[in-house]
Amino acid sequence: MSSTAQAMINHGLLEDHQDIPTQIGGSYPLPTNLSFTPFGCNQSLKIYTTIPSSLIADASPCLNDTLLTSSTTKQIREDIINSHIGTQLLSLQRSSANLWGWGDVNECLISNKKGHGGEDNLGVSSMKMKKIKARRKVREPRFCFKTMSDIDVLDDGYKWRKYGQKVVKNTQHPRSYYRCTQDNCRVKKRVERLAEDPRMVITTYEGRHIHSPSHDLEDSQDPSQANNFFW
DNA sequence: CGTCTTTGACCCGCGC
DNA sequence: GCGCGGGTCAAAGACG
Repeated sequence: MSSTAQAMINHGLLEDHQDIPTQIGGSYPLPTNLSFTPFGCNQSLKIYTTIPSSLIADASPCLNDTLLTSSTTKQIREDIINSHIGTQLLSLQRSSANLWGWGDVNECLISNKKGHGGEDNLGVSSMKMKKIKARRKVREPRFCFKTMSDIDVLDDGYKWRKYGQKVVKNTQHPRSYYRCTQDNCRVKKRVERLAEDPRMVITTYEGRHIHSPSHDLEDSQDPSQANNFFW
């Protein structure tokens, strides 16, 4: 996974309606609109929004290039989407304080080679990797967002099994830990309520599903829609 | 009886 | 090295 935006698309947080050119050279349009389906909401719910011109203006130095590479365009686009989503949802953010999950070291090393801004993609240093011995660790992509809801566990189409609950310091509401029930699927999510505003539910997803949502399987919906959930 | 939740214990990373 | 806090395990209980 090369970027936050792509990860969000793959998570179903963002729906990608923009075709990203794959060839190098030429100029490519930046997105002016985007749609996304928040986790916790049925896939039939889509929030359509226009990216503020101010955000697009931020990318103007690059826009003036007559020969943008597809990767440059893609990066600008992702930056815009990231900043816009950050403003729009308030809440949707890439976790900077990712913790370690258990996983395959080889996977980690392979997926860890890319990065920009001096930080590698998953933030795993070789020093830390050396500490890994018997128990293997990998940092999975993680996203969290806030929703206002009375319900703690929002229906996101997947089946989850609760495996733990913890009272977090300085909050009166416990944090719940869930794991995807599908075999070999290591996706986890954490659900907690915001201390300052208990109406807000903070949901954090970690990892990638290796299967489609259970609802789609049960309801035998359009398979093209189900593809949005492969990640 | 199988599945899921609850909950105390344990493990691990991190800061001091 | 130690203590704290977050994350996970796993046994026991609840439920359908």
